[in-house]
Amino acid sequence: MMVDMSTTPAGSVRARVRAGLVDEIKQTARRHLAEQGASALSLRAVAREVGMVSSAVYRYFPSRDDLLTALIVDAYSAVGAAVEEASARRRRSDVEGRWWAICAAVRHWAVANPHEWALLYGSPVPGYAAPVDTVGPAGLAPLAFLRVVADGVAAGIVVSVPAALPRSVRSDFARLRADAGLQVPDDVLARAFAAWAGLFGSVSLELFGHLHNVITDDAAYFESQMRAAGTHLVGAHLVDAHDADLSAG
Amino acid sequence: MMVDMSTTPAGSVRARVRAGLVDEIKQTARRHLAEQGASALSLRAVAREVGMVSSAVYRYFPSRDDLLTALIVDAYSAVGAAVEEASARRRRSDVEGRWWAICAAVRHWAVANPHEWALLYGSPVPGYAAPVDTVGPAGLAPLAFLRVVADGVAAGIVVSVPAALPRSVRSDFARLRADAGLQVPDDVLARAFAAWAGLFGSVSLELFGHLHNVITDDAAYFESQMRAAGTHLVGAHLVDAHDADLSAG
DNA sequence: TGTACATCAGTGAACGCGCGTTCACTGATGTAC
DNA sequence: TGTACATCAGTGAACGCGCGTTCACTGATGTAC
Repeated sequence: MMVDMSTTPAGSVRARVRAGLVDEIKQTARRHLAEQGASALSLRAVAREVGMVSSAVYRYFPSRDDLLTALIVDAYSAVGAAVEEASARRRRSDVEGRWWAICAAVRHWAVANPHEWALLYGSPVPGYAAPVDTVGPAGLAPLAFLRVVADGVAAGIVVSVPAALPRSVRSDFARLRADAGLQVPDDVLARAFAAWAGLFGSVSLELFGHLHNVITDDAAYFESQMRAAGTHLVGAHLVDAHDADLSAG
Repeated sequence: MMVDMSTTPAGSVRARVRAGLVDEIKQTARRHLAEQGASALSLRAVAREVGMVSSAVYRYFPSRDDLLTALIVDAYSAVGAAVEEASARRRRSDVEGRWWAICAAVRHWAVANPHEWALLYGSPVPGYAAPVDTVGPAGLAPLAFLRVVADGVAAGIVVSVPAALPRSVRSDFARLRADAGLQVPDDVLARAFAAWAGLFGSVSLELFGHLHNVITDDAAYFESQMRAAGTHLVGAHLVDAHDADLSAG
């Protein structure tokens, strides 16, 4: 849509050639992104490498920002797909296993595509306002994760240990539940969000260099952290503490 | 040091005027940063606003990157100071209280200085390599936090519940303990790192817009998340679960 | 206390660069009869 | 099957912009005797 500026009938030769060139431009742009970062992404440089004159790119993308948007949408879709696949490759009831698979998929993608990770989850690109086209794809990965949590709740694996939450947060959670059609109690949602922030934070800390000189074996560190987070997410250990609280109080 | 390019004796009139101008340039640059982001920071624009010709700035900073470095060092120092103050304002033994005070200080600073947060913790600035001058200041905040954890361990408030950790991680932790002079067992360090990643991740998710349309009351959400993280960090509830495991196994 | 000299701050012009975007244009590829 | 016309892809020149950095320079502020 954003990319399809022509009125050429779909499936025609021209349409196919056109789609090919759109892909080639995006691929080149993606490589430039991976080499220099988002704010250094230049239409002229991309055009040069694709082998056309800079103005010709405007036949395919109406502006630099639209090209950026296309890359962002693709990247969100890629993480989303990676997460969905990882989550689907395990038994439905294996919540901790699926959680870890998701973590591994996210980190794997991020390590392989650091600048795209930065594009999605790092500093907002100055002067660029994310258009609506990006919000759908952006939700793919977190939603896939929340579906795992919901499966765990349904199967009785992820346990609810009611915790006090501000009213405003409870109503945010209620809206999310309704919008996404999820059956997940508040306290579990809160733990799920914490887990997600931890995943996101760990990957970003590593990729943005904040673990340098501290952690040498990034992969091992990451796995141990995320496994522990998975245990906490499931929450079985919380029940005992909760019971102890109740019997003590 | 990096900024002091003159051989003027310290304390002289010229030195004071010079220091004043260095400050004015940094302050202006900081405001530009806050309005347009790091990669849009331009020596010429700053010079224009300070009221000098662009080449005159070179009397104070040898290049654009050095100006950026000065801003980064200042920003790290600011977060570090905020964290230290927050942590000092409470009873030494109040580990959860100090943890929450630190979280609040970090978020407060980040919300007040979103572009500086992005500069420190967002995508690395393309083409800019952080010089050694930044690693000291960068460690201030995390170290202040780890000192709180160490206090809690010493006072018996933060409990150790031995957990399996990869050898490489254990030796990374051992080195950190030695370098920073901390008495904190491995499992507690692991929980501390998780808490830190959660804090960092939550603030970044909020500031970079990933909670839009999901969380409306950011402050309340943040507090509830960080309080829960504090409980987990202290780890008292883990003891029961651990004991239960042992008696069951 | 006054003078000669050295240091420093700031100027203004220039270099060379790359950028996004517009525009009128030439050919080539398709479509309709 | 062939021709006339419309659509599209790609060209090349140009506009106006801002950037970092260098350089030779003019004055002003300090310092040493």
